[in-house]
Amino acid sequence: MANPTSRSRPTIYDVARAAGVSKSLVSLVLNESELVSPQRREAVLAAIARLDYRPSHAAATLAAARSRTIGVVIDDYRNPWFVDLLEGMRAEVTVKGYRLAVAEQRSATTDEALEGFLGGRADAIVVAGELIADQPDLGVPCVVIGVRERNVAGADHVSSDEASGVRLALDHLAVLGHRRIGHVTGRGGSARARLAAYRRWVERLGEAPLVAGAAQETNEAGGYAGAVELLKAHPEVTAVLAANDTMALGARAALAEAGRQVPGDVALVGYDDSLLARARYLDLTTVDSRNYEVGLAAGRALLRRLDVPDAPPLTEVIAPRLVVRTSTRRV
Amino acid sequence: MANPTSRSRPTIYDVARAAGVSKSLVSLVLNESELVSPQRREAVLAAIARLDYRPSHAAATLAAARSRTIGVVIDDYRNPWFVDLLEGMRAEVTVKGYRLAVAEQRSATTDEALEGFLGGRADAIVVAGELIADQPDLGVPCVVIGVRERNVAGADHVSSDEASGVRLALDHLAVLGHRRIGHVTGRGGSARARLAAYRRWVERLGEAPLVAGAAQETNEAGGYAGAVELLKAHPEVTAVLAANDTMALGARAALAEAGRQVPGDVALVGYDDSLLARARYLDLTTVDSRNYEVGLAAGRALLRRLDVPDAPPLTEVIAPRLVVRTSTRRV
DNA sequence: CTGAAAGCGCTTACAG
DNA sequence: CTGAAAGCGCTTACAG
Repeated sequence: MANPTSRSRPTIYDVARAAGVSKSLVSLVLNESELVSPQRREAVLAAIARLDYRPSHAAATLAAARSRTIGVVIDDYRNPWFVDLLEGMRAEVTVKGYRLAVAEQRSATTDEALEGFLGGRADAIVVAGELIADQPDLGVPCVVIGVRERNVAGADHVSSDEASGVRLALDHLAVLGHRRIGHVTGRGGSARARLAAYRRWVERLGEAPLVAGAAQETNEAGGYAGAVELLKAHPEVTAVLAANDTMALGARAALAEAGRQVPGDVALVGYDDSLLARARYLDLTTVDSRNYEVGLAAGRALLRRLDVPDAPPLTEVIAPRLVVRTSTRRV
Repeated sequence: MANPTSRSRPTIYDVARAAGVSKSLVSLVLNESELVSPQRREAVLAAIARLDYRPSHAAATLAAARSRTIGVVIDDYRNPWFVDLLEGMRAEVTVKGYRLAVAEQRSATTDEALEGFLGGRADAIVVAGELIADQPDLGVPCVVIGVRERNVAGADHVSSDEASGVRLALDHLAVLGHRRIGHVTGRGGSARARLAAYRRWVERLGEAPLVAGAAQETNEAGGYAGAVELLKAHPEVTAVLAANDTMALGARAALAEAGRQVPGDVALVGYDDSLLARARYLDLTTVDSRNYEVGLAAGRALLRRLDVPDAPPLTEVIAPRLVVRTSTRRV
């Protein structure tokens, strides 16, 4: 005879029976209540282990009207800038019992990653990528990371100070004696913010901006194409600031093709302090956005908002830092 | 007076009332039943849009005893080889109404990503990374991707043919006239499989294996360190096969430091056909594991297993292909 | 601590 | 198609 209970998963009832306690007590143990005596607690944990019991998130979410899950919307798994951000958030929120779920927006034509989290009853949302459409109040706390083209009503904001990062990079080049500093830009919110900061910096010095790549994607191919443009229009550049490290990698190839040595003929600066920048073969001077710290701040903002839903909107800006490597040197 | 219904989310009852139909009918529409007349269907969809209704995954999962979610366990978001795999799986399973959830194993000391999916009642699991411990039958279909050190009882297996990929690379180098071909290896299942294939190939030719890096991590730093070792022990190499593209990037730096031109003095081959390999500045000959196709096969295996739980275990091996770029040339 | 109870928002037969 | 009903596996008061 088939034993039906051996086929289906154990429930909280099975654990209660096996431990010789009430179902309520098992629930208290699962939620780490302090009202439970150590002996009973041990008995319950032993039963859980023995039965290989795993509480159903679905049932817990439905009953408690909260999922203890924070949904993080990113642009694209291929662009790993979000990884440090995630670690920072994780460090802040896991101790409070929240788990992080990640989904990419990617090529979708609707905000389906966001919709998925809303359907999954995430307790809070982090938007760390560009959305398709402006969003009304999501009904749960939301923090937007970085400079974005779309808004989420009522969201808190945490971002790295892009303008300050660009200034750090350009000041560094100026101190090294560079005067003709070109910029390879691209599409999207961050690139736009960095371009604006570049323009302000150059104009403050009374010089003309040397920019290329405005129509490019912010990837390796875009960096290559942008740098080719830049060298054609402004062969006099002695330094190039790329909108990010990946574009700098592309730019490096364009410089090599043009016979320009780095850093001998042209200094090269990226942005993000990605693994690419740290790779010995590139060893790229870059700006560290300090995404881990951005993540910590985002986590704190979320916890505060979950605690005090009506707190005034928050905007926090994290100071970036320059990381000098061998791709830049004195003229 | 506060209106309580305006504070809480709309439910299937609210939709039914707004559309003037029964709750059962709304459920049928949500599950895309064909029993519903177009007019009523439209009425329900209109009510859903009007109320901004989103069905609760938690409630649906609990009631239906399935989540329509497939959990994918990966090693580390920083190593983006899984992205093509994911796309392949997605292409196969989303048409059947499944969504993919991704979680990384990373530095965790327990198989918490896997545990999370089991707690979340994923309908199936894909293991695309190294687990901490061997697993008993998970109670849901499971497919393991690649060569792994840990087992999952009853799992199906889909992998790229590592041995064949290594042979493609080495045959290519041999045809170009290389005889002293070194290998930079590292830790982990894939590196081990590639090393074994390298040894077999070299021994078949009656030559001695030239290997370094066995203790290294399979990242850029490991590739650098491994190549430094290799050049020290075997300065006679005219070609280097790295265990993956990231290690090849590290090896490239070591070669440059040693004054060896690529491909002039030493030919360099990676593995994975990652974005790195495609970058113009590296332009790396590499082996494409065809992870998109692996993903398609994994998706098919999962759907089959969900359909026929007792089908015999499946092992599918996908043929890789060589991608020749400028990092290799005739001796 | 226990135990009985209500309820979370759905799905799933089932009788009509 | 409708409508009443049971149930999924939890959480959450609440009386004892």
